Amino acid sequence: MTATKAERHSAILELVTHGSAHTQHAIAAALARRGMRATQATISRDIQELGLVRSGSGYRSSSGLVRELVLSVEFIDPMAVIRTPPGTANLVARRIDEAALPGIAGTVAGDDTIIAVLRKRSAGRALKELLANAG
Amino acid sequence: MTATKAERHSAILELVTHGSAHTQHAIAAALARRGMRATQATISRDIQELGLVRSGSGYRSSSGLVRELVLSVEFIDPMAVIRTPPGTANLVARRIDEAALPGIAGTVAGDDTIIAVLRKRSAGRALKELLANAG
DNA sequence: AGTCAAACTGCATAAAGATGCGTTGGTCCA
DNA sequence: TGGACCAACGCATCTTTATGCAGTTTGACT
Repeated sequence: MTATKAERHSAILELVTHGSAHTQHAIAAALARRGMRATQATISRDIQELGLVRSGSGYRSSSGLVRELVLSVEFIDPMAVIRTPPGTANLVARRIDEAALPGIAGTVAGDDTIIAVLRKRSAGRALKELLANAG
Repeated sequence: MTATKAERHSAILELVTHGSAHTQHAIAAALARRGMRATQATISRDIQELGLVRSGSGYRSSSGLVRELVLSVEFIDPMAVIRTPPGTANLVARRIDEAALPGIAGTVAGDDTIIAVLRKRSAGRALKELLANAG
């Protein structure tokens, strides 16, 4: 492998975002064009790890919606302040609660703002990943 | 068939809501227990029509979150007018598009309102099923 | 350096899902 | 009533995805 697994994951997410990920073979082919060798079996595992779902004729991120609802995330030790569109804070907060990240002590949601209390600084990364990728 | 297609769809959505829809064969078996006969092929088509997605080990509604953003749905032949919280109409509309319901010709989204153009009246049912609970 | 454990991947194959085609049962209209 | 038309299905089959297993690579620790 000339490329790392993380690079491959990034490339796959990019394909998904562009809507050009219809089958796992197609993804493998697209990766090959970028010089990344990987078999369908590997892609299958990648997709599982990235939490992607297939709907209709292509793959997409399962938490795309949450990601789009998150306007900003700011860390102020030991909390994270998350801004969302008006009236949607509860939705996003619930999604965060459902993820049950061990580093998150709890969340409070207002109308367009969420405050999450972190048990430790490192939990910030997990939270950021949840909001930026798949859950 | 003693049961109608709509009843079967409702039953499937209920299974999905309860998280007990892991494979199409399993769904067929569950339906059989309720006295509804249907083959995997039919379930496959149903799932397409209902816009469900398979993630990990089971099917679920692609619109769990979307559902909560939908304030109201009104049908005015041949359209559906959907109200959402301010600023979220585009999100919901995109989700509807992604579900790729065959009966929906297209959607336009403003700030808090979506208009979906239906190919036929019956598509309204599918849309309602997508946006509302096991109806 | 040498060793062990864990992570990663390909191969082969099983499992799951999609679809072309033909049949059936209903509806509409002359 | 007879026929045209059409949505809904099942069957058989093809495509797409998941996975058990074994070989290889990576890293941490002596």
